[in-house]
Amino acid sequence: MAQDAAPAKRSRRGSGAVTLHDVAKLAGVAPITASRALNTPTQVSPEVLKKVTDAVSRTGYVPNRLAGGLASARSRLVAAVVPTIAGPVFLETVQSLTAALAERGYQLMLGQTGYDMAREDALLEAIIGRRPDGIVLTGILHSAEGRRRLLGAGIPVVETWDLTPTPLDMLVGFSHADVGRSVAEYLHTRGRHRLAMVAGDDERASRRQQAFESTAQRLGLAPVQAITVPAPTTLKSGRQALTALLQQAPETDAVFCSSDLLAMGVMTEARVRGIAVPDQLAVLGFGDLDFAADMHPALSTVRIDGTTIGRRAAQFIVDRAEGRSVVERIVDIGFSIIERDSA
Amino acid sequence: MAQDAAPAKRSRRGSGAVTLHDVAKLAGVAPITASRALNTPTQVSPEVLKKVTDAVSRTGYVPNRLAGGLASARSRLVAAVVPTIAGPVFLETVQSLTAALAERGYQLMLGQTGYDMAREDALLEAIIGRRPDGIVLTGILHSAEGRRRLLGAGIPVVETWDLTPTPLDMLVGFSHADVGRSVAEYLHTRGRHRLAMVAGDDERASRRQQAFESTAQRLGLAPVQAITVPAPTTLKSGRQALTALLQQAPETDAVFCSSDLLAMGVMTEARVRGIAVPDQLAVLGFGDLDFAADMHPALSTVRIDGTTIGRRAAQFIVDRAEGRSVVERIVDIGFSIIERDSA
DNA sequence: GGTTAATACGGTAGCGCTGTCATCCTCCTA
DNA sequence: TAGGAGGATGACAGCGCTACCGTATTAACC
Repeated sequence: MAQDAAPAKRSRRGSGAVTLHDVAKLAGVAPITASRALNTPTQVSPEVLKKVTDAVSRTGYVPNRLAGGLASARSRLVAAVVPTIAGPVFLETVQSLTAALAERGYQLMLGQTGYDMAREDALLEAIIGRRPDGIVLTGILHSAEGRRRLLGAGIPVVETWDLTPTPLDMLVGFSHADVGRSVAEYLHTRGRHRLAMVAGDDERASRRQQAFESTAQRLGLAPVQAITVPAPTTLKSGRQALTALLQQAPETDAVFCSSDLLAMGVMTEARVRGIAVPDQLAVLGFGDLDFAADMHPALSTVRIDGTTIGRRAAQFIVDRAEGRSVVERIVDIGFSIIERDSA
Repeated sequence: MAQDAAPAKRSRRGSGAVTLHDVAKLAGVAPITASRALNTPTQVSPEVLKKVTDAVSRTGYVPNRLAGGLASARSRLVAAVVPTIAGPVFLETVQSLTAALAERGYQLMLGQTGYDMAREDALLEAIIGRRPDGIVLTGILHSAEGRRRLLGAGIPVVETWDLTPTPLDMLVGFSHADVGRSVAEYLHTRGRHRLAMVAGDDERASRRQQAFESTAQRLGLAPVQAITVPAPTTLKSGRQALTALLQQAPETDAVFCSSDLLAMGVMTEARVRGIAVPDQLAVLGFGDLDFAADMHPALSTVRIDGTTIGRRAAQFIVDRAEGRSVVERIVDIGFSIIERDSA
């Protein structure tokens, strides 16, 4: 048996898709050279570059980033974890995060914890298994075990929408306590004395609430009336909250709501009941959602720049992934009280 | 030099993370057996299964899905493409899609085209490069080139939020023309004769509009007054639209809006102008967003079950990825007109 | 002319996992 | 007891890419 026929390799799997080898063969260079032409074009001669790019467009080659990620330990995937995407709060952040990452060649994976601690660990496992180059947390990571795993996996983490002196790793946020304080002062300077707060039952909202209450006390105002509603907040719970509030403290002359949607609910209920906003009741929202400016009366609210949060978070992660060390790991983007007609 | 020291392999890279080999070694089995214990536990003996799971929990092993995906040509990644996540329309769909996929071990990648055709191709390239097991399109894929690439890559595609007789691959949606027709009939049976439509300038909304107009004509009503506003639609553009509409056709007695937000804007403007809803003007929205039921007056609207869309899309893709062939590739989930107080 | 350095390109060996096939055991049947 | 069926396990060879190192060629300098 001397023939020793051609091995006819390429036996097993192989999606049949064009690979870098095909491109290299067509261009008449080694695969590694084709790789360089695509990833670090400055390292190859202009002629080679042209031959390779021609071959790419002739074949319709799309690099397999799974393989690239495996080989280089850089997946160019970034995970974002939100409680739920249905509440509009983090939308702006996710939106700008996605866009900023896409610009730099990274792709976003979305994970929702659904306010359910049990799911958190499963979600983290799913995320870590994909070896993302970074994780952006919006909302709190409850489980200590989860935090340990994240850090253990050595994945850069950016916490957002909050400010703590001891972040897991990096942080882009603002102080909820400052918000509560500033709003109380704002209402006080506008002559309001009987404040109330309607807040969703999440940790951050309660931090705003605490500062709001203690500031009101410090300013010598009546004790703050507090109504707690389940998260995620809705227009409906805003209406119900005002109803409850009026029973509990009919004299209230200002309400700080933990979301614009809640504020809209309060304003709706006030209108139905013939309560004039802002004359009888000042209403202040939180979030400055798209619709706030155009309500009637226009909603005064606390503006958080979610776009900046997303952009800075992307920056942090890309910097880390590309080996630039991040020195200032905490960014306070602040907030502003937008004065319109409702308060 | 006879020593010939131990090769001291394990030289190059290696993230240092625990691998399947480490787990297998600890469990005293071959790597492939450990792989089976984790992926197809029924194929191994109970003793081996226990040894492996013990080793996993002792080491904190998290499988590298990039490697798994490369080897098996199944990434367990699904891409969703939306125009923008900031508009609340597709949120419910994305939300349920993410959840349904997570349950089955798949992860969602999010891509936004941003109503920008140029970005579409770059986005598709980024997506295809990750070799997802499926792509869910919400919103239209404009570029023919893009469609060709998708199909060429052999990736299952689910189009959603629309119904065409010639889908790219699979489809979960409803008929926009039917919506337009039904709404016109609905308003007609309620005694409205001078209809108007306020629509965002996207393709689907205009399909609703065309059917709305032709049905009104068929029913012998006055010609439909149309106001077009830029997408994404906002409360503000709803207010502006009503203003324009009243100039153009003050007699109008019903407005069909292409989104609930738009409807809210119309109702806000109507209230400011002292126009009674629904007595003088009926207002109908589209989407049945969370707040619609609790507005005052409660918004009558067209309800689309975005959750079902997401769930069915996930089902389609997982079925395909796991080798079950999908026979009925088109699902019409319909819609319903929710009658409340505004129309 | 010889040494050095920079530049362009290629060979090799994995990254961590799984498909495929081979092997080794039972256990059963004729 | 031979033969076959079936279950459990393992060896091997990649999936498609890139890190690392080596080689060849040219430019630059004393």
